[in-house]
Amino acid sequence: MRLSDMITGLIEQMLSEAGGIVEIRRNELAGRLGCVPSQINYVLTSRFTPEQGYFIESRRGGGGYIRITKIKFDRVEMLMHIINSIGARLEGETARIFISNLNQSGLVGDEAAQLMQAALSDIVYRDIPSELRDNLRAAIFKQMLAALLK
Amino acid sequence: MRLSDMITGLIEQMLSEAGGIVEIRRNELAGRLGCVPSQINYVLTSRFTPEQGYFIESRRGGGGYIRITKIKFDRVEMLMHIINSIGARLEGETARIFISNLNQSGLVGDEAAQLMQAALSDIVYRDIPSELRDNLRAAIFKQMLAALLK
DNA sequence: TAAATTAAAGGTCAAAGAAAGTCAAAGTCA
DNA sequence: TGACTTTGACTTTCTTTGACCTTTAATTTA
Repeated sequence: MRLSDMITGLIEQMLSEAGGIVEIRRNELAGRLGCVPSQINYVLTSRFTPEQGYFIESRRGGGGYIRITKIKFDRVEMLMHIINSIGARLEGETARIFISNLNQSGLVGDEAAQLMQAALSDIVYRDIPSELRDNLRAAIFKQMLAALLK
Repeated sequence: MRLSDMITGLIEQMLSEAGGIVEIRRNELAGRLGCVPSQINYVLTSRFTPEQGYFIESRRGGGGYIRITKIKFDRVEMLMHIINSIGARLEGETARIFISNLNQSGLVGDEAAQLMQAALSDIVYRDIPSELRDNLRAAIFKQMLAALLK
């Protein structure tokens, strides 16, 4: 069996035991599994992304940690659906429509909608090379939507 | 648990009990916690900075002290102040502190804080040329803060 | 009593330690 | 062969500690 699958399974198990949120020490976990620490990063970036319904935070230095949060699926199915329906690129106008729909359907409040609109509005991307703009907009939108799932 | 977090917690507790202003004797506190005195300075400079809403005064010599004051601003004033204090560039860590401060002081709610944090977090800027990153982050943050003024 | 000395604080800084992050090279497998 | 995995060297960030410095109050002395 693949190493990365074992790690994935272990983390999923910890998550379900702990009710959807777990903190690991990277080196300790790697030691327990007899793998190299960076393997943990690989697993996290390949299998615990926002698209897959997870939220990662971490801190370096003494007492550092990696926190993995599994998103709850109640309010959330729709948000997940939207996250998944966003491709690698997202135009400003499309974003505006998404946000307006989310707001009208009550999935996000007025303040949240305004914040997202602000973060995705065209003016802020002026200095970004045009071929990167819509990719970035997509990434930020997904990241923000994922944050709403916590 | 981290030593610095214990000290932080203790000071915060003292502050809230004493209504936002407290005087400590550095050596006495260090002794009580079994740590080196300069550890107190580390905590103060890393967690009780003006940016995070604290004001520090101190005096050496016999009967010396360190006075920690928590300052609170009103919403619009604080938001304006922050907007104005952000230059053309903004690092991720600085953004994190601003947001945490806004959230802790109750000027923005948890959800808004999470959204802003998500939109400014390092991961989304991966593919942006590094010389543009902090400019973009600053622009987006300002735009979002301005949206909160409405 | 004014000046000098001593003791009591707090301040600074750099080194060592403790985590996590990055990236590219090498390996594996369909 | 191309996508996915595994590894490990190197980097960055944050924390802890301790030696040495500066300031100020208290005390002693001329």
